[in-house]
Amino acid sequence: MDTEALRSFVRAAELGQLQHAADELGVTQQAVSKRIATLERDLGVRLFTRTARGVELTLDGQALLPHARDVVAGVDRGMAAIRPGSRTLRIDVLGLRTAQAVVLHDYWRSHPETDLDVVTLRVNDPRAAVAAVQAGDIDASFRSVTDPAALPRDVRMIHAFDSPTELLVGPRHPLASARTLTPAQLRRHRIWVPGIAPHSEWADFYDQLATDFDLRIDAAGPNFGNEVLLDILADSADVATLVGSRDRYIWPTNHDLRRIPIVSPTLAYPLSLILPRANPHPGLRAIIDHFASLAPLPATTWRPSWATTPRRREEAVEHHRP
Amino acid sequence: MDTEALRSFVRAAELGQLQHAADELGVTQQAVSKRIATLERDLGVRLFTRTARGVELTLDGQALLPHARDVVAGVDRGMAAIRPGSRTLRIDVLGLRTAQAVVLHDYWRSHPETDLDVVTLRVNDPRAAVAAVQAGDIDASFRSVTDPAALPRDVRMIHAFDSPTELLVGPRHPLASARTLTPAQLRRHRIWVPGIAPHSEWADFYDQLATDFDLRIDAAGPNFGNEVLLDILADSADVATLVGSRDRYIWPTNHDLRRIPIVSPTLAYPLSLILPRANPHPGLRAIIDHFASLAPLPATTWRPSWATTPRRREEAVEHHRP
DNA sequence: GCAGATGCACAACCAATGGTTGTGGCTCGC
DNA sequence: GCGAGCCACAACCATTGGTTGTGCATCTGC
Repeated sequence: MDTEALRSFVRAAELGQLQHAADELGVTQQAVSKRIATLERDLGVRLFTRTARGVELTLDGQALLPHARDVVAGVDRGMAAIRPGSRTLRIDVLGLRTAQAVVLHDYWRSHPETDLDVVTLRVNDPRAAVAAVQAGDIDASFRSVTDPAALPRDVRMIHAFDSPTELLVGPRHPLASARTLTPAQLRRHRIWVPGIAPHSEWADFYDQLATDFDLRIDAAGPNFGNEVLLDILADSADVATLVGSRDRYIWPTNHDLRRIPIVSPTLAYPLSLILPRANPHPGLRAIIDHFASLAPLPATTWRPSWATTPRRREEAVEHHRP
Repeated sequence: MDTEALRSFVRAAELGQLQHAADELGVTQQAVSKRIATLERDLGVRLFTRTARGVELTLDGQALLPHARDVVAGVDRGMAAIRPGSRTLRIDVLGLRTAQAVVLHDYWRSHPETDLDVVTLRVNDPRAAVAAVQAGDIDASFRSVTDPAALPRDVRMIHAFDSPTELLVGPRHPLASARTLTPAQLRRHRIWVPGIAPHSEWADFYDQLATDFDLRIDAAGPNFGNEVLLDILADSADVATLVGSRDRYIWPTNHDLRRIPIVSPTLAYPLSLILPRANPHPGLRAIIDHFASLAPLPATTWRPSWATTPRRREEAVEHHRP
């Protein structure tokens, strides 16, 4: 089925005349007539009743019309989404079930009129994200560069929001029945976070965490996927992992895993947003404002060093070192 | 743009290989390759990066994907909406801003997964609606046949819900400042309801209303459209009209018109639903149940005679005659 | 390192499509 | 009853969109 035929159908239905639709679409009246006829032949129904003063929708035509409108609108949005120098807001996230994507989805649900495309760069290198922002391939990226000095001049990184960390353990783990945990209680327990690329923002985060709280964080080993990780956790009496409290991985219920918040201090993973310094996409403003409306974290919150480097004075945060 | 090309794009993106998408769609791999290439040429962007093990979405491809899914789903819904012997529920209403359509819209908003098409037969004759239900062109019709004996055997009419009547007047009308009105107070005031076809259900309703309460209801004259009616009402000191309280005509605010409920008795316009006696559309059940959840009318409610004919004993209602 | 398998792209070919111009038939209004 | 307006049909032609056959690149297994 041709979307231009559907567009002709919609306009003809709205204008009541094939002639007017043809004028508007820049083709001859005969072309529109043929398009409609082809639609009718393909669908096996009559869409219009022809009168002397134009056309009028049949019942089938009325039933089709809203769906045809949907299709045409979808095509238009699709075109807008990939138009070079697009005005559709395009944001890069690390994954579709991360806290970043969840918060974006929450925003979109409360502002469903927002034209927003969520994409994922298939490379883990934050420099690729910076380059993509620079090139205009994406309007913003939920990534962190741990060395802000490495940022080019025309790109900046701002703090988006913090994601508190929780411990994820199986039922046989000695900490499984705790309501909350402090970082000190995690000492000597093995924490496994597989699939962390060296020098990635996650590697830096876990490195600092291990150093500051004397933890056993084991980032070695390839990531065989979440299914495998969950299976291992569920069966193990001594392996745990860390997850963000806002992450919405669909933990299979039959694994009987537990999420235990970590407090005193809360361990905050800071989410940053990389965006162009000049002329950022106008839709970004409202999304950044939305971050401020998220529940704030307690005063006793630990953050990695690169999140505590003051960018503006009023944004400076305490750096906790136990 | 071809919707089959978009469908190929969606499946190829989901399956990661043009070959698999081609198998599924029943065409050759080359055809899918060509479709994607055409899409890319038309859109001016690259949608996939080709790898040795298949294809992977580019950023532009990721941005397009959800919209392409929308389009494909819209096409599928459109096809379902007009399939002969369709399983998409199709209901006929008298107009899109009538109480019938408003109640249907309310139902749909609370059950957005319902596939529902709302159409309007362009003829005012209820017999045409009966015939359309009989022929299966529509699954149900919000119409009334005032003589139930005229219904064919394989079609039945049930009571849907009642729509209370309100008086609509301009600011200079003597009744303009009333909070509520009784039918007796309307006596000797001119009530103008233009565009009522003789022997239609509305004509019957106003006839009985005029007789039972001794009202001056003037149904003569053509209907020049709501705009004209509203203009006349707004300017006139002696013309009023009747509207249903659930009707949602967008009354222009600058007309300063007033809606005044009529009570003691409430004047109920009964909405009926005509549907096949055998094998009604399965989606109808939930909608009919929905009617029961609407706010009930007070005990002192007037209804036209044809709405008080007992259909089943428990559905019998009092017939008020002042 | 090499052979085979796998997966996408290009070429050649052909039926079908979708646009054009020209024309005819129908209904409405004067 | 005649002209205006609108849609459908016919003839024509460039383009499309499918096919089969083939080529090229990459990954896999020995």
